[in-house]
Amino acid sequence: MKPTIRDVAKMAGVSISTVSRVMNAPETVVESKRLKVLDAIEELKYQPNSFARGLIYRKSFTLGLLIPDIENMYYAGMIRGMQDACIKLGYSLMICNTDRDPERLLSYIDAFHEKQVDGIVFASDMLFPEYYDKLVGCRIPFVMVSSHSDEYDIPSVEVDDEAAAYDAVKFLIELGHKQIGMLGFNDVNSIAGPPRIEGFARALKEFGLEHNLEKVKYASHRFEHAYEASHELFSEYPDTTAVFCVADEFAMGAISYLKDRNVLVPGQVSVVGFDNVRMAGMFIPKLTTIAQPIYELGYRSAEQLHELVTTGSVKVTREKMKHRLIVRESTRER
Amino acid sequence: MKPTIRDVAKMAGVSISTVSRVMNAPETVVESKRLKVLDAIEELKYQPNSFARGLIYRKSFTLGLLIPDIENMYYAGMIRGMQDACIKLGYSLMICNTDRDPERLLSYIDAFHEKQVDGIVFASDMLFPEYYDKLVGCRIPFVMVSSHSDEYDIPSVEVDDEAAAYDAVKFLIELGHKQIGMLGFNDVNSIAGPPRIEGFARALKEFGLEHNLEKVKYASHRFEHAYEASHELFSEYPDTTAVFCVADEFAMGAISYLKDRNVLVPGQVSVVGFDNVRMAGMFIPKLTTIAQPIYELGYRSAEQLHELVTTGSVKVTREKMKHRLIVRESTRER
DNA sequence: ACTGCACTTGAAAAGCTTTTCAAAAAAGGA
DNA sequence: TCCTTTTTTGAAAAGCTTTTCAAGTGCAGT
Repeated sequence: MKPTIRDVAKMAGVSISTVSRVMNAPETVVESKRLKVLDAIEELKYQPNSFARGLIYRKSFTLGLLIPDIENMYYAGMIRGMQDACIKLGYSLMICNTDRDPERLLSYIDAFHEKQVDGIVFASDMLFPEYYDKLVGCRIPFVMVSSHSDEYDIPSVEVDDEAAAYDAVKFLIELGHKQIGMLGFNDVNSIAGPPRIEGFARALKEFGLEHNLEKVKYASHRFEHAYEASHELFSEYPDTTAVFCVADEFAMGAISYLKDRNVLVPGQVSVVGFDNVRMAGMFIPKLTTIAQPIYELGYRSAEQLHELVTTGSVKVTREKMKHRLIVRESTRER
Repeated sequence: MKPTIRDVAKMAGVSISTVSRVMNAPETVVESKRLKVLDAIEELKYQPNSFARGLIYRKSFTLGLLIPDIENMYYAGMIRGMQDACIKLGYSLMICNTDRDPERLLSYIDAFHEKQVDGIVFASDMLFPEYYDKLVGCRIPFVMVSSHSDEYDIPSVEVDDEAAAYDAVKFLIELGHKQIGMLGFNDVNSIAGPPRIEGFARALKEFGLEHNLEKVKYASHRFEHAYEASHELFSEYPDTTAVFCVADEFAMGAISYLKDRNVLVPGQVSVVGFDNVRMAGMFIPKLTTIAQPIYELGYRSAEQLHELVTTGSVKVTREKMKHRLIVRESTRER
């Protein structure tokens, strides 16, 4: 049986109130007793019961994180950032992987509700009314990361997807490429999808390359699908010399496809990715990519949630973080 | 303010005991009241307070997971497995990433203790006396995954590292390779390290290739280090034609190094990895590797922990799961 | 109509901590 | 030494649920 505050009190020969005080306001108890209590705590390895505490404070000091796919390398860095922020702010973190299953997401919200998490960070997904209603029904504060909501006024942190895509495509154009394709997210409800298409389009128009606008194929988050989509793209437009991919994993899929067809990257085709996951620098060739500040995104969203939880609102509700282009080995001048 | 059982009781015009009963033993309350209560619950979106519940049950229905490095792809699959098992068994999962920092690990144990997790799964690390003492001091049941303890009698699930390494090296030998190197874990306290070296040695001896025994270089879990270690290996033994790597990430590091030196894989050198992380099938060339049942390892360890938590012991304390060799594109006959 | 029984229901206690309030002790001043 | 003020301490309540126990209701049998 775990020791309780009573056991500590008995061992130290004081009342439970005194024990509680040495833990929460040590300066109010005389040194002699304080030391006895501290010894007893040490001796019994006493740890206050967080259920009893939670009951009083009405706080669990736990944050929940909802991510669509834990096997996507993108989230590993984000989790690290969030966890570091949580340590700094005194929270524990409960990570739940929805596998992009709405049912599962909803049931995780229930779990969070029951566990009384103090707040939730909602990653990447689109905030459907169904989710929103449930969340506000449960009265759980939440923020969004790598996503945002136009319908509801929810704090969020993300990168400027349109500008980032524009930069990537502009880079390709400046390299001299004229036949440029794109691999986008086929998810109808993708948050990052549309703005990245817009960025692609804007760059194309700006440089009078509108004939590429239709060269977009879609894949659903995974390597294999990107491989397939590349096949479609290059079958339909065999003269394509550069591809902008909305995820590093897509870039890897594209490069694998090209490799299997014996076309050289970057020799014959240039490929640029998006995210700069850790693997981007390990792949062969190393990926030129748009880097998102992944760790910082996670860190910041936890901070933002903390702000929301403690003050009831956040100062900057729609925060943007800077992306940057990292030129490595998957692109070349034409 | 979140609604409590009192609010539900008031709305339904019954006592709180009755409300509690419709949730925990519905058959004991007459239908008319039960329906009223159910309506009230629905109406208020009432969710029982898990603090109060935990206080009574002395259970949190939460499991803790301690992993060394969330950015290592190996753990993503494991987490998926554990999380699926947790859903099945009615637990929540709290994942903590120690970044291989003992201090941090210890402080996470404190956090788990305070949060009263019902049990902990301890992944990959070596169980130092310091950890063990703390865990038993906290009276938290725990199991180990991809690891085990020789000193203490702790339930564990893992792969047979010695046999797996043996199989990998034997495969290389049967391919006709005579000059075989190895990239191992440099971590002195690695659990998987020594048996994999032994497996390497056993295969070598069995086929009279003892002259390779010294061709082992060490790296510390990351791509960059494996790249460095490859440099050492090939500088010292330039005639090496095959490398056995104890992690897929090491294999990628080796292949990258070789690529930078313009040596072809598998054309001139064959490389075999270990783990079969998702990326193994995405890399160029796709990795030949020893596959661990990563998802199952995670799933099983959660089941095992559940068994330990509920019954106080487990039937099979040192469980082994089957590995298998997956031949892809990074190896070739000599 | 009454007794006995089974079934329902509500009151109260327990689980552990924090905090308020009042009492006790100590310290300081005269 | 006595009184006032400050500091320190303990008792008790609150926070929310489950569960035990006793009381209440309704029904069947005689």
